[in-house]
Amino acid sequence: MKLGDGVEQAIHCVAILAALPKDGLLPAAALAEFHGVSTSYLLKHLQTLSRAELVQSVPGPTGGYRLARAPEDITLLDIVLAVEGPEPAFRCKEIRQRGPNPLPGYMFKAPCQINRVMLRAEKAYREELRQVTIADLAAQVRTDDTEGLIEARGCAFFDAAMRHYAP
Amino acid sequence: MKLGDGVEQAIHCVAILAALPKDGLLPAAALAEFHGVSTSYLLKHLQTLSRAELVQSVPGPTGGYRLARAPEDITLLDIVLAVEGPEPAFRCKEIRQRGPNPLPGYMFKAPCQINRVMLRAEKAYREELRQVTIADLAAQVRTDDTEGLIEARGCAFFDAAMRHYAP
DNA sequence: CAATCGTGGATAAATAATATCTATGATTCG
DNA sequence: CGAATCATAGATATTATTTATCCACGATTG
Repeated sequence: MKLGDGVEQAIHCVAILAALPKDGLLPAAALAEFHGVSTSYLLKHLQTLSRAELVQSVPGPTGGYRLARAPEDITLLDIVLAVEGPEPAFRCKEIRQRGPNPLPGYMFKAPCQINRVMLRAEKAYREELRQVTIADLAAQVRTDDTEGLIEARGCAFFDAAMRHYAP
Repeated sequence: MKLGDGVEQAIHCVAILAALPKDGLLPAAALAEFHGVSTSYLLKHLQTLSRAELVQSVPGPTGGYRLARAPEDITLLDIVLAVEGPEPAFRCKEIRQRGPNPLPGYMFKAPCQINRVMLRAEKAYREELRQVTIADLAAQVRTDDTEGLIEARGCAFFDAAMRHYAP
């Protein structure tokens, strides 16, 4: 059981975008540099978030990304499902029916009980994530992430950020 | 986010072992054939379960596997953690600190809030699995899985089972 | 018109999961 | 005692998935 790195990157990106001033924009390259990941790779996730309508992209020389909705309306679950996909972690392969012996199919009308329990646990997992919004995280992100940026003059991220949201 | 196939195999194996008569033994080859997977591969997971002291192995021509504890004392979480490993699905990479800009380390004393939320969700997930024991599943397994076996004469699984737990 | 940026697909590299094989040691049965 | 059966454990191949990069295209701004 593992969660891809993309999830962490995506969450941090959304959190930082939430900390931008109103109508602020941040180019993908700036987000990538700040996180120390390749721009091309991060773009993949940003575009996924864009398709999921969690963020908006603005093309052009002064373009970039911003949130598509209010921070209160974006939950961690939204981000995780967008990046990781909606399929549950446990997929019942119905191995009960795979044996070479002629187990009659009518014995398996009922869905596998094991599958049922595993999915119930996953539902609890998602429910927890659904209750946390980006707005809930915003305060700390503003403190931990962006406050550092203010001091980081000369950093390309800072330059880009200033150029975009404080022209 | 994905759970390996081994989890499903392991759970079914444990469930079937729970349905055996007292002191019954089942060879790995029989379990593998019944599930339609290779013996060598299933052995890997059975040995993992053995190391986790969820099942016991008995060597020798009439050997095989049986539960190491009462079905009421084996939870789904035990099996999932044994096979999948105890590490959480979300591992905070602290990408806040990875950027090329000289963000001072003292800004990151507090553990990442995102990490905290993700782990809380995973805790809820595990709590659900902890509340389901093999005994809870045993009734249905006995009906769905082993009842079919009783009719499956000529199947090597049936032969092995009979040879072992009803000598 | 030119520079900048996002889009999207194709693709390569890296990593992990899956599956198999072989050798070894222990145990039981004839 | 010896042969057969089984679990153990490590090595290894195979496949799938993840991660990462690249390039051509279209849109937008100045």
